[in-house]
Amino acid sequence: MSTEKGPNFLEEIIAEDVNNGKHGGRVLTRFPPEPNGYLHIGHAKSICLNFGLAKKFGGTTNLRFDDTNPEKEETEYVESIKRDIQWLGFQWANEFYASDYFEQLYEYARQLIQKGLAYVDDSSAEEIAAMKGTPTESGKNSPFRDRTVEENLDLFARMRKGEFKDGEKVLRAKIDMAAANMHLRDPLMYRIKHTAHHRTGDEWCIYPMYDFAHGQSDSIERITHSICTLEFEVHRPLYEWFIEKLEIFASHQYEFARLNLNFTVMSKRRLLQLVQEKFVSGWDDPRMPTISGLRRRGFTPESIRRFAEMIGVARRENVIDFGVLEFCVREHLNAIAKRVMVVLDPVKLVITNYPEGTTENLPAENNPELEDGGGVRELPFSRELWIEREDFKLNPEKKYFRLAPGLMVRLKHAYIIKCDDYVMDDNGNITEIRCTYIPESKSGHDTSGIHVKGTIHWVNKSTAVPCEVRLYDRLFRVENPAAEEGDFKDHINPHSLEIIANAMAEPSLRNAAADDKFQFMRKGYFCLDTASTPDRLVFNRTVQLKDSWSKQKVSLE
RNA sequence: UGACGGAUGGUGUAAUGGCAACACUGCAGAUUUUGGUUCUGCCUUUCUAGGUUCGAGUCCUAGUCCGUCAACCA
Repeated sequence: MSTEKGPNFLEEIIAEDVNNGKHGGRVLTRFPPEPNGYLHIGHAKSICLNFGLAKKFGGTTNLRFDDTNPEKEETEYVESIKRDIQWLGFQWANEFYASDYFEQLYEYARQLIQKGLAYVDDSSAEEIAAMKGTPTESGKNSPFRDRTVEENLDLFARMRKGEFKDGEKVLRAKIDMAAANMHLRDPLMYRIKHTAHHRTGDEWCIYPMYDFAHGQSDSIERITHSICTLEFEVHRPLYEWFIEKLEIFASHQYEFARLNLNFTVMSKRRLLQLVQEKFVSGWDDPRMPTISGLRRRGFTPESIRRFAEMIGVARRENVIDFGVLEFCVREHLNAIAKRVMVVLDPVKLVITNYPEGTTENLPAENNPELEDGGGVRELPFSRELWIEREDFKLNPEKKYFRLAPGLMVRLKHAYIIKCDDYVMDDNGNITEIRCTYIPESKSGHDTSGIHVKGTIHWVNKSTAVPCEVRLYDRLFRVENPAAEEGDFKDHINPHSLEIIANAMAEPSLRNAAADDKFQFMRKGYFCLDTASTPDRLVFNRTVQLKDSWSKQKVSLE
């Protein structure tokens, strides 16, 4: 970009801290995912922020799995998260787990008990909820609030030993049941769960809650700037309370507004439903807003990082138009994608004055955006070709620059042709288009003096590679599915996936590799799907090209 | 009617008391062997009411609207 944005509010805070020599100018951030699902584009914003901020100020970033709820967490998710972060182009300084700190956290809890700042409560979940009060009504003290330090220490030790059943007891901080901030009304610190943990196995049957794990983990790692989303703002006083009472390293929490994208959902809970209930093929379904889905769809790390930079960071709620993401991926793919020709909806075209049994190889530039055109490849050309069905019209409207009886058009990288005739079957379908070519109009050596408005793509029939092409559209029909009445899944776009079984590709696509990015000329950007095999090539459409013609057509009607 | 936060074009984000700008979108046009790219131009903005000030998007007061919080989730 030629114009630089001003610093965002987090950069300002960190710059000031660094200038003031806070923490000796040291900057250490962390990205703290819970391994209970795959990362999505919203996490990408957070990743770019945390890693980007640290890098900008000469610091580093820890990856820390917030794995304090064994019921939902799995190693599969840990692996996918690591893969996605690295794919995005970031490397953490340390890989940590909140579960690494279980022993330390247990000790911290004992310290609070000893200071008279935590107690074991025998109340049930329902009783605790009832005593919590409401935002406008203060809560009531638990009858177990005033147990002695000795009794609390003993009970807490026995909780750890497994003497009690799930839900029988909890450890709570003793703060203020009348606090205006609900999170300060004696929040739970530990609960009993006789559940195996993906890392610690059966070692523990008590697990710390988020509020008693996150801030302490930050502190243990000496995180300087702990950046999270806005909904944790009301947790900050509690974050600070624990650090103050424990007298440990004071990390600070800062909040920013999470990313919202229209026409999709962004909560792991909903994404999990889409996966489990088979509305999509998996977490990496190309229609999913997950990082793995975007990767499979053909997005590049560069385009996602650029997106994060473009949307900025602030503290106000925002909804980013899906078009911004599309703009970013087009921008990058336009620069790097190899131009190739693929006919998605083939109709036969015969060049009647081109000799039968003859094939010539025409040079074709790979990418006009590159210095040397990205090199050239050879395209076979002969008497029979495939062209796009929509590039021929019996009765063309005004400003239609393609093929119609009597009209001329250029075949990209080849010759100008004129349509003389066509063949129609009994159902009124065009089965063949018959043209003559102008030998003097050969691409790069055109001496014909003829100028045509339109250029269309084509594929040589005898050497064409049949393939499958998958076209994607937005997953939902409405801007904010989560906000609609009823089930968000009722608003899934039934046409979000269109499979084209018989596309015809130019022969060079036989050598397509998994990471290759292509522009199918005039059709969009595509990549090989993970389900593709050498015998059956499968391509995903990443995004369409901008199409001012279809817009114009609509306005003409 | 509790606590905390927020409000700048259609959408985002800047402007840090001194000419409201940048990007995306949209619309027009130029170029084009991709109706792509590129280039040019245009549309559209400070929630309301007071106040402070030579000067307010920015500071103050009041209001309006929006968001978050009452999981043994994170």
